[in-house]
Amino acid sequence: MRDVASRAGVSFKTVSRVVNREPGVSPDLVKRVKDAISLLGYRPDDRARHLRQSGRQTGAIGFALVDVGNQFFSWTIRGIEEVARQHGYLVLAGSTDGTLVGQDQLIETFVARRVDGIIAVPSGNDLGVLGHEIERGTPVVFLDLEPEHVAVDLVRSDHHGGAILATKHLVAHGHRDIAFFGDTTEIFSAKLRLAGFRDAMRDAGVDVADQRVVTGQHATAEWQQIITDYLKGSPAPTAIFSAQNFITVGAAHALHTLGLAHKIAHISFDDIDLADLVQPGISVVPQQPWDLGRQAAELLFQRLAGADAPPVREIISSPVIARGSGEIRPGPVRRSKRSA
Amino acid sequence: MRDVASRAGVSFKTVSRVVNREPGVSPDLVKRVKDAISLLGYRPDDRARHLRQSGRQTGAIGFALVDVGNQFFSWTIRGIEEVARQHGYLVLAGSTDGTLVGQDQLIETFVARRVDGIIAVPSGNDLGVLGHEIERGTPVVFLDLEPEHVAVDLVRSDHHGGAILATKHLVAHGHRDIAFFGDTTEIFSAKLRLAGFRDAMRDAGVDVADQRVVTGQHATAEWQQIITDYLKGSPAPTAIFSAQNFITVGAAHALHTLGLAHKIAHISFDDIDLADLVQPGISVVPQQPWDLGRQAAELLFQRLAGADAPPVREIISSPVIARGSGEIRPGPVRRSKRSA
DNA sequence: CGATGACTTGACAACGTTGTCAAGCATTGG
DNA sequence: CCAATGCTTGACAACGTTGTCAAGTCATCG
Repeated sequence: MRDVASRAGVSFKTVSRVVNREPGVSPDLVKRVKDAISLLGYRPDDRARHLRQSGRQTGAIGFALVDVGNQFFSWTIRGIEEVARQHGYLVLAGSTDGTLVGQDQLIETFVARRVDGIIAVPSGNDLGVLGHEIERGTPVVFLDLEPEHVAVDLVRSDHHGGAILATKHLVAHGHRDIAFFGDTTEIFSAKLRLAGFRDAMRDAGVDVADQRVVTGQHATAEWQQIITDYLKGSPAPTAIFSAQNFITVGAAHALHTLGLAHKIAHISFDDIDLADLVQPGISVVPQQPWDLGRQAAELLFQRLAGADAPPVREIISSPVIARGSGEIRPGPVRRSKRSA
Repeated sequence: MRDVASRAGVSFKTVSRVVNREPGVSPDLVKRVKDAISLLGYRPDDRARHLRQSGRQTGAIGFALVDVGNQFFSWTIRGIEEVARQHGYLVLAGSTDGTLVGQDQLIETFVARRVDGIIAVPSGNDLGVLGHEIERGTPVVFLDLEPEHVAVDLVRSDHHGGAILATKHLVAHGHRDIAFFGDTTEIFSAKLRLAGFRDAMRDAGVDVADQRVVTGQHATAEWQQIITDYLKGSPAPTAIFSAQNFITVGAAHALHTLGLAHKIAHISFDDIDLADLVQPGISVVPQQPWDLGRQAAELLFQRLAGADAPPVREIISSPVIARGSGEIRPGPVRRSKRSA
């Protein structure tokens, strides 16, 4: 800025005025300054600008999600981005891998860069650094997950209820021996979905054997292997519930490779491209990631605008989409098997 | 920081020392300062830190991509994020929608926040603001696309060559009347893929009729409608080439809904989950988004570390994965139809 | 013609942090 | 006992920007 000023033969305050399009600068000087700016390729430094205007907003919000590679979250980002752009905001997004350590690092980074607000997919009840920020009054909106005992705006899918719906759907089609494959229970939504599964099974009067619940954090190909091995082991369940989209893809591959796609029922939490074109179509409890993102961002911007209403809590549930795989009935061999 | 200092009864320089873990502060003071920090919930301000240390690195890189909602790009982000995290860097990612306007806005934001380097999926030959930044010496790596006449590190898929492979694959299976569905040619890769299609058709001695090329920017559901309407119109092509993943999903739905999935051949640029489980499996020329991201980030960090080698140019091509849909032969009715 | 006002421009402080340097103090060695 | 040394601490400037205020210029009006 100094260089621009001396080149144009004015004080750097005048350059500042031109950059910010303040009125009251003579056209002559405006031109000289603009020429100097483009000649030198000068770009204002937002950090210094925000620093000077401490207390004002910085035009950035942070989004702490679990994994950008997961389409559910990337659609969510898109929804947030859209709203943020309307407000002229930049979105900083990062993956926590669903762990508190990852989340703390990311939130620290956001805070250090002084984002105006944070949308977070919290990793659990322990909020870590994020908790301190909420206490300090930073606007925060939780997305997809809901820690206990915290009064903060929230938008999420109904994980527990959705898992119950999915499980009941299988039960209604005659299944009692159902295997559950889910993300590691360190991830909050995974825990809720598993709880929903267990609750629905209890309601159906079935004890869920430990070996019918498989959780962990794996890539799609690994899940395919895990589920293939699992189904080869005896006795196989009559139905499976894959509680996350990566897992669903792995499960579908496993079922098809083993030639069991028409024999073992399959239902999924979260939808996938082409799930309706596979034979049989994969029945799912879908989510609306794009909407979740939009709504979370809208809530955050209301807070940023100073809204002082009590915390909002939007829980979005969706009915089962029946496409075939979830309506397969248990085979004649092991009907109504009860596990120990 | 001032508050912390007065609370702990020291100068703010001492607080700075404690925060940065500089040696030579008595244990007694360290404790007092740390207590004050946690009591007041103080977090250092990276903007001021970086401002003071002007010329040093800010620990952030920018990634300008076309659309986060597209799984290809979200996997790319994941690859970049992974490398960035190893270096302790934050990734700022944003969508340009493939337009120069969107790109310019995003790059301006990155520059204003003084990212140390930029990975960009450029929107075309006109680089806009990004061009100025490259001239100013900001490390930039291009991903997925390659503007002409610019000597910058580059990692991309072989769009042109891949489209040729895909087209030749159809031609080799007897097709001469092929319809092409692609993104708007404002997007650079879309232009290259279309060019590849045209070149391969020319090599095959076929004139491509204008109505056999449909381009535009649409969501999956819209593409399904467009392609459905297109295929209902007469005369239908014997094969279709969908040149992007959203379009492929729309095309697959259109073909299945119309009952043409086993009659009209279909090949795709870019792979999709479950493409192998659909009947027939969708033949594709895949990409390696995660690798593209990783490699681009590696290149960028080499530059950030001061590497001074001539620009690297990594073009990754992949062979056709034949899964069934691309190997359907033209029906007996309209064999070897030549279009006007 | 002088006073008033409007408009343009610049000097300076401040934002929150770190680098530089000097001052204060205790310890050691001659 | 004094000088030299080393360690801890603080004062101050600087990073690039904007807000405040004062100074300068010029035209207008009585």
